[in-house]
Amino acid sequence: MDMDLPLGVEDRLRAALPDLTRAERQVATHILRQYPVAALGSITALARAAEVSTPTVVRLCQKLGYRGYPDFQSALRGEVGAMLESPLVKHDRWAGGAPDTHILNRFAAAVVANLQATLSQINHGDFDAVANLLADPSRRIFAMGGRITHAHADYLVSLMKVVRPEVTLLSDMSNTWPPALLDMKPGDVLVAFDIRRYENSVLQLVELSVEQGAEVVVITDRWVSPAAAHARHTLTAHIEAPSAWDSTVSILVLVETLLASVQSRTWAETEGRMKRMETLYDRSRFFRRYR
Amino acid sequence: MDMDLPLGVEDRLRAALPDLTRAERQVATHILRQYPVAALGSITALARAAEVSTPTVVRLCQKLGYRGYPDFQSALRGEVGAMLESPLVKHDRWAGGAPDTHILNRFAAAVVANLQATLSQINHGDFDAVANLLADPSRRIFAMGGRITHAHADYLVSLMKVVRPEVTLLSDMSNTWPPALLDMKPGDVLVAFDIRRYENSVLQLVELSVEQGAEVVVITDRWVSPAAAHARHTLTAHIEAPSAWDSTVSILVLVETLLASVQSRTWAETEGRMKRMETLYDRSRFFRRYR
DNA sequence: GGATTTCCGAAATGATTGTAACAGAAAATG
DNA sequence: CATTTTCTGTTACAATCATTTCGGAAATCC
Repeated sequence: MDMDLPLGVEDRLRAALPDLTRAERQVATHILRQYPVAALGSITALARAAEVSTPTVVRLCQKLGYRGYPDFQSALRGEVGAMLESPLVKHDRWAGGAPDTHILNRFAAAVVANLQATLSQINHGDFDAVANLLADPSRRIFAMGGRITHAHADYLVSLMKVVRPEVTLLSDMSNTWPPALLDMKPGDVLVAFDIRRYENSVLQLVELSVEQGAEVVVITDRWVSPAAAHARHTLTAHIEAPSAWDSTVSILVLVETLLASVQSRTWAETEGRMKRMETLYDRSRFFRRYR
Repeated sequence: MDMDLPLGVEDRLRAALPDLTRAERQVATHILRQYPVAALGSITALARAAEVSTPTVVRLCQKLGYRGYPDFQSALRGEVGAMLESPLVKHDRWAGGAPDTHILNRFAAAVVANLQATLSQINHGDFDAVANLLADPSRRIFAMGGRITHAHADYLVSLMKVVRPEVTLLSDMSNTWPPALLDMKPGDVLVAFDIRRYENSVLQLVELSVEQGAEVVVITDRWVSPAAAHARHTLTAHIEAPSAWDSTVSILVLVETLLASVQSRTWAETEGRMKRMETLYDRSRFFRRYR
């Protein structure tokens, strides 16, 4: 006898799914298909919608560990309540109407919207192609960003260095370019970040790199940097935010997902490398612990 | 005879509020107070909770333009359903539903979950206090990060410099600290980023800064950096991700929201500063446009 | 203050709900 | 193929629900 009490309704439904009979599964999938609205009404409505009889629904509820339909439903209602209280969905209700939600919530809502817009628009093939480029050990990787996106290039490089060798951050000061460009061979990859207001330095570097035969990936906003004209691949992100600036969160998501993607592509070689890196960090940390 | 058909349940409740009788208003406010869960159950439950009789509830529903309680409730359920269709829940859905989704979607789902978890746990008072610290022109701001979070400190500093003067990025190389620490006066602010694996350098700098009398803000993950022990304020973020390492997206959201918050607090002084900054950038860009 | 109107809940009532019991159908087992 | 087991819907019934009715309480108006 195993009891799995502390689970949510949705989880229980999913978990129980394989052990259910045909009609019961019919109900369960119907609920999941339009969760949770489907199960917010009366048992008869649910049964009719799922095209089974009401006792089937009752039996399902009991199989899930509830005492009956009302019990099941009140559990569900509790969760729905919690969902709706959750900061992101939280409507600007509460006395006095809209403008009193905390900026954290407003900002987060914008971020989520951006993310959704970005993802719905990204071409998976393009994305995978970029990941493949970055995962190719025979290519060197260079990255640069503009005034605002410099930090993202930095982030990409710091973490990518853990996964593979030959990753270089190009400063946005153009006097550091020549040595790097000197090293750039055909087939090498430049990842350039450029969001509005687009910067000339990025455009110039991209042009120079293309002349060297590099593959250029441009990560930009949805109004598209002019540098993208020279790029092999372009990833665009939505960056609107309720503030004087833009939000670069979706760009960070792209970067992190690229990292995850590259890392999973090269796991065989990466694993050892990461382990070694960890130990080295550990030892250097130990070394520095003088205090 | 005025008919206001095309309104939402919540709006109708609010709109009708003044024209209601005592008992009816009692019901309406009770529903609004815990909207919409309060009205998802049976009429008796609602009536008891609002401490009125069931006929009162019925009369209220009819006054709002519904045919009765069931009609009212089904309208409400429709809206709840629409609410729950909002972005993040959908993400949850396609993330949990189909295991073969692209890594972009899986990653984004994790990101949204992190965000939600982070926000539900952040103390608004704390957050605002930090924003106030950063907005105070009489304090100098310093920021530093660890191996991974260095980029976030960089980002914070780059953008904060636009909003206000006296913002400095501390490298994680400890030989650059002494001059900065020399400048640090009591009341100055250090923003330190530290996520697992926590780094000794951050801890050390925090300790030194506290000795100098600085106010320390630590931004860390939910397992909390040891540096937080010395901090005046701590903001924690969720960073789990479906990859070999963590996702710092929620940290970036915190940073950007802090920026937006500070910026709106100091808009009066900031506006001119930002304008000047823009023109300077424009002119320098123009200057560099030699090609 | 008396009369009128408005408001509210107790009681009554019909409708609906959720569950238990049962029986036929389907599948599995020998 | 017979038999058992499992599954599912029909029926029946108690419980609850939503609504109408109605009488009295409270407020309002001459």
